[in-house]
Amino acid sequence: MRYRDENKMQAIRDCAIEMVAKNGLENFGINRLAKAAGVSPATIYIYYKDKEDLLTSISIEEGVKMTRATLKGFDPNASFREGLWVQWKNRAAFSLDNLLAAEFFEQLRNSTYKDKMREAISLEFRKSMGSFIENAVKRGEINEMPLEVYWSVAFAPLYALIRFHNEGQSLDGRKFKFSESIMKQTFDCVLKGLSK
Amino acid sequence: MRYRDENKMQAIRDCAIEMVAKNGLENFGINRLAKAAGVSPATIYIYYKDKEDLLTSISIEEGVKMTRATLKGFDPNASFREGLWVQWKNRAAFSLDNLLAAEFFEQLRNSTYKDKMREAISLEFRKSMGSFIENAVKRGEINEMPLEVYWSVAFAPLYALIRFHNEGQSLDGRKFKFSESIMKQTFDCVLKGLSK
DNA sequence: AATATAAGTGAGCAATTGCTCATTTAAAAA
DNA sequence: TTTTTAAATGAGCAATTGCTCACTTATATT
Repeated sequence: MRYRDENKMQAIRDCAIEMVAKNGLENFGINRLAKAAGVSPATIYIYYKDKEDLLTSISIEEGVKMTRATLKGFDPNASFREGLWVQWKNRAAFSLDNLLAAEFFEQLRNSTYKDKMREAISLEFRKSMGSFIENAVKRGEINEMPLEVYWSVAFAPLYALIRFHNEGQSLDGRKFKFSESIMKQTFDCVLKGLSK
Repeated sequence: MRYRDENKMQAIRDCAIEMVAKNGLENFGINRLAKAAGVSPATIYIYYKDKEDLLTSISIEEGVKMTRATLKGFDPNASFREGLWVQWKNRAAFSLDNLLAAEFFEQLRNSTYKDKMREAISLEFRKSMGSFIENAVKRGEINEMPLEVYWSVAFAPLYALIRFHNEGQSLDGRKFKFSESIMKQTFDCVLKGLSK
């Protein structure tokens, strides 16, 4: 029996991520992908049922990677300040070090595939955040609030900053660069807002 | 001479917005649009140069509408608390009352058309926010900070909440509904984070 | 009523789409 | 070495894509 060529699989994955990230989901196609990956269109259908299966499979894989990166060194029993800061550093590092993967993820999150994406994200969230917030509330570090409110205040600003950074220019047309000090400054605002 | 049928133009616009919002940018096509709007494909090319021109033109139009809605009753000389609250109420109201338009906008913001979209957004921002923040800093209500940090802390959480609401379910799989009290609670967090 | 002008059309083109199939190729098992 | 199995392929299909053109239709002006 002939074995699958893992390099081929990886080439398909990598090219798919790069194409979606760079040219947008609306310009992504199987024939295009096959050509870019140096593979026959038919080969892709050995690995994936169809276009949708390819995109959702890859995005779930990437979601898991993202999760792991986000949880690196994270201790759910740490103080609220420290735990949240670790999360910020991890999320920022992943987004900035894996520009293509992050942009791919973002593209899928804003598409008709988003429903199938949510499980990957929700899994991530439960894993990383489950007990952490409870602990912080019990310790009296933060007020009790719905999960959605917490996420919106705690992380949405970070992702907005990263977005400004990736777009290269800001709302008013000037240049904008993400930096450790900008992150720290924003983090302080967010922390103050959440703290009791 | 024969005059343009404004109903036809409006039907094309409305259908385009609805189709992109409901089926995603990746499933939007001119032939499809023509059929949905009850119009010949060729007619669309009387109004718009090509597919890209159609999408960018409509999104700029919608951007202007959004701006106007956001600025309703907004006074750049109001106190920081009041001014920001008016902005929140206006933005939330627009997003919730114009679900299709808001989703259309979001789709374009996350596509390869985003560069051409930015001018519409940046224009909006300058109009609405220019002097407001300056005033608040001068009055000592908030600290001085880069525009991007301000926007990220002040508005990203609101849009994240609206997104949770529209997705119908939240991170952990349970239902989530946006409400006045949720908004108020989140607003208080954000305000506290930004205040001196 | 005749003319001029631009709106509006349907058929359809070249190119591309997602996907398949008959065939070839590589390598484990005999 | 031969057989068996599945990976891998390129040509290409039916359907769809963005878009055009020769043509018809409606209306303001003459």
